[in-house]
Amino acid sequence: MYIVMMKSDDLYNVIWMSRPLMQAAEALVEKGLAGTGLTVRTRAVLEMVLQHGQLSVPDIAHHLSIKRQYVQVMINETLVEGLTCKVANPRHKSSPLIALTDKGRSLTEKVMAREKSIIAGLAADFDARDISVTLELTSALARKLKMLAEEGV
Amino acid sequence: MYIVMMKSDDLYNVIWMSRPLMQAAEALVEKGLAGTGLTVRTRAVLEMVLQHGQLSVPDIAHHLSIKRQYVQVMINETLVEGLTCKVANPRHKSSPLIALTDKGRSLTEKVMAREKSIIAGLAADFDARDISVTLELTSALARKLKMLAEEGV
DNA sequence: TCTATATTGACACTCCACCTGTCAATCTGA
DNA sequence: TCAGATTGACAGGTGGAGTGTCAATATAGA
Repeated sequence: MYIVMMKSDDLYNVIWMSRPLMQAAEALVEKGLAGTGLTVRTRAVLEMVLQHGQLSVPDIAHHLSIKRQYVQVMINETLVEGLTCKVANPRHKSSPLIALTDKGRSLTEKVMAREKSIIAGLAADFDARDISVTLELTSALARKLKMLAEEGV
Repeated sequence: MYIVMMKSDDLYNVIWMSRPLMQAAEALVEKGLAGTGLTVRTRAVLEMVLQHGQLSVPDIAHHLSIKRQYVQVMINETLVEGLTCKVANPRHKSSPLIALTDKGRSLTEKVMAREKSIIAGLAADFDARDISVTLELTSALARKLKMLAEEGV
């Protein structure tokens, strides 16, 4: 009984810890973006394109779980800035795929390399197994919460 | 070397998992708030007041790491709705403490009891030690990231 | 006790990250 | 071929913040 309560309370705190964790992470990322003209969200879009090579706007929206209209606006900005370019989409003539330009690729890689090195420094402070346990638990938790939120309660 | 890379990648994913986790959690909380007139943030303020008995507006802002002006607006709403009331502050005559009214207390307790029962259900799916490890790791991680973001990089 | 400094409440304004709705163009599949 | 879905583009809205400022009040130091 006592154990069950502690377990539940710990889980409650894990859940509410996600907000300060996210805020701190995004604040740090934002610092690294100073001078690049990117925001945390456009950076997320560029990272997605970097990982997948090329994607349509609706694909990106689906991956990031945000509306295509908003992604469209962000992508249009990166097109104007010459960070991305349109590539013919064999599956849909009027919906081009978005790819990184050389400029966009080098910027994204530079930004991410900086982040990865910071994270490598942080990782040294933790046990590999603990990190693995945390990743699995938070992933499973997010999945379960999402299901509860979407379906009935 | 291989291990170090995996560790770093896992930590990277733990960090970026915090956003979907938070979004799913807040979406679920929001569902439970339907019909109460509360938002996720006013609920957080009321929970804070419930935990501490009574707090000044700047105290609440400090606990939640948001600006006092914004907390003030939320508190003013809860005052209008009769969920909170002003109590004389012995330490500062023109800055009253905020306390829950009976109505506010019962509403907050009702909302939180529902959340706690959902979480108790989820906790059953996880190992107590894993939850504990996750809480400690995410707390420490948030602290480190916050320090890095605030101080120099 | 007086005064400089800090704290607070209140208000106005701005910004960002989204969402919703709509339209015309285009595409796809039965 | 044509109805229904997908897409890009645009307009407008919302909520959760942050910033700046002002006047009122408090507090602490000389």
